[in-house]
Amino acid sequence: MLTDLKENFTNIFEDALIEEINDVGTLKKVKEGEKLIEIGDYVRSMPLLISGAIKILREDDDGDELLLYFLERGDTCAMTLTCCLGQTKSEIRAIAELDTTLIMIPIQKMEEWTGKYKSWRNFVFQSYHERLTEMLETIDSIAFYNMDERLVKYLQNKQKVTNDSLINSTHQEIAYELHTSRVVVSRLLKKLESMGKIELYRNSIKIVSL
Amino acid sequence: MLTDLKENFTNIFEDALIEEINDVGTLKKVKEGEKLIEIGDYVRSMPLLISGAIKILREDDDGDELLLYFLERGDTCAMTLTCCLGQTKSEIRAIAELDTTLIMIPIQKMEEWTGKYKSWRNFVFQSYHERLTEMLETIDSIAFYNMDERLVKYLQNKQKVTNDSLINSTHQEIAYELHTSRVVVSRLLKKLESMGKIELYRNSIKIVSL
DNA sequence: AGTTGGCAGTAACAAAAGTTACAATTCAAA
DNA sequence: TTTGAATTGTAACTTTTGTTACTGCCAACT
Repeated sequence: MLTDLKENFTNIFEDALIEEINDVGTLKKVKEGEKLIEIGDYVRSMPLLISGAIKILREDDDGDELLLYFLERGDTCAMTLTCCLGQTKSEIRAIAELDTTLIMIPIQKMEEWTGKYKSWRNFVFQSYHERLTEMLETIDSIAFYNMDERLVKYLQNKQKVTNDSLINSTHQEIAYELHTSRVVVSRLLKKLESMGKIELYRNSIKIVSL
Repeated sequence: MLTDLKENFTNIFEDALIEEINDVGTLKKVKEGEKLIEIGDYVRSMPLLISGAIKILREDDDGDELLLYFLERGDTCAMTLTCCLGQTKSEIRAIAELDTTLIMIPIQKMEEWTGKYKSWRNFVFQSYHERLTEMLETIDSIAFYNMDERLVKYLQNKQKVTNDSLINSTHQEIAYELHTSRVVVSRLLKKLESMGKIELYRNSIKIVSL
């Protein structure tokens, strides 16, 4: 775990903090598709992402989903931060998008370190900033763009996160994450294919040029 | 200013911090409709809201607006926090919704106080939490609700913030903030009126029961 | 009083998105 | 091999939202 830490956080945290993380953190590996947090859960530890990716989803009362953003290497979950400090329940659902490695830090350390380490404070503030920015982008998408543009953004985003131009998703799965219907997704994907921008297969989509 | 501070923040900040704020902060009064921050501005000081309300707006490339949320008494601007620390430009526009009194704090104090005062750290984290929560609510609104429901929420929110069941807005102004067209707003307002939930006047709307 | 500009009401239409229904295909399990 | 479930394609239709155009009304100003 120490090597993981040094590889990913050595420029961010001072050595003493890396040591402490190594002492109290626990390594956790999750498989693609595995659920990390459910809406309403109490959060007891904070994740640092070593590798992989996690998708963060919002859900309304009817069970309709919406993808908010992805967490990647070096990220942490801003929602968790606030939940830990405020002792409130999770507002979001977190699911592993890829096989993912995390270091879990007990929440008690949170407050201790914010007083003790400047680098930790900066990291936490930086995380908040990134998450707020991503939320703004999500708002831009749903408020200012039509579904065809949102779909393109979604595919581009997915390609970037998975680092793979072959996207292994069904139309239904995409529809859930964009909060629309399968028929709409199929329709728009077909249009993109006819423009030569993607190729459609069963259970997967090949991105040609978006 | 000291009385303002003690009245609004005495349970939140320790006395020594109140003193410091009193030393370095400057009192600022803005009139309703006055612009506080424009998108792209660099932020040089952090506001603490003493009284009044500020609306936070997002805008896309075409100049289309969307109301994100209101700041009220005791709030601060989470966006400002991150902008200060990261030296980045503002992503949002801030306009006084009511006549408003603020205390402006130079950004240099930000980092100093996060190291020095636990209550300040908690306040900053709490602010982030509240803003993330409000952003989630905004996302819920535009992702999961139709325009008629969004309009009702908008009116309710406006009533709460201004503490007045008479809303002094034109249909066009409401349309801007919900990012729709004037005709749509007029149509839906008329429907609400015919249901007896509101009364329509020139330049204002009376909320009867929503 | 007459003019003007902003505001609101409404009809008619267009576009975007959502819904229902059904057929065709693929793939894995019985 | 057959069955059945999941996936995709597509047509037809509805609902929601956005657009254009025109009207009347009010208030301020000359």
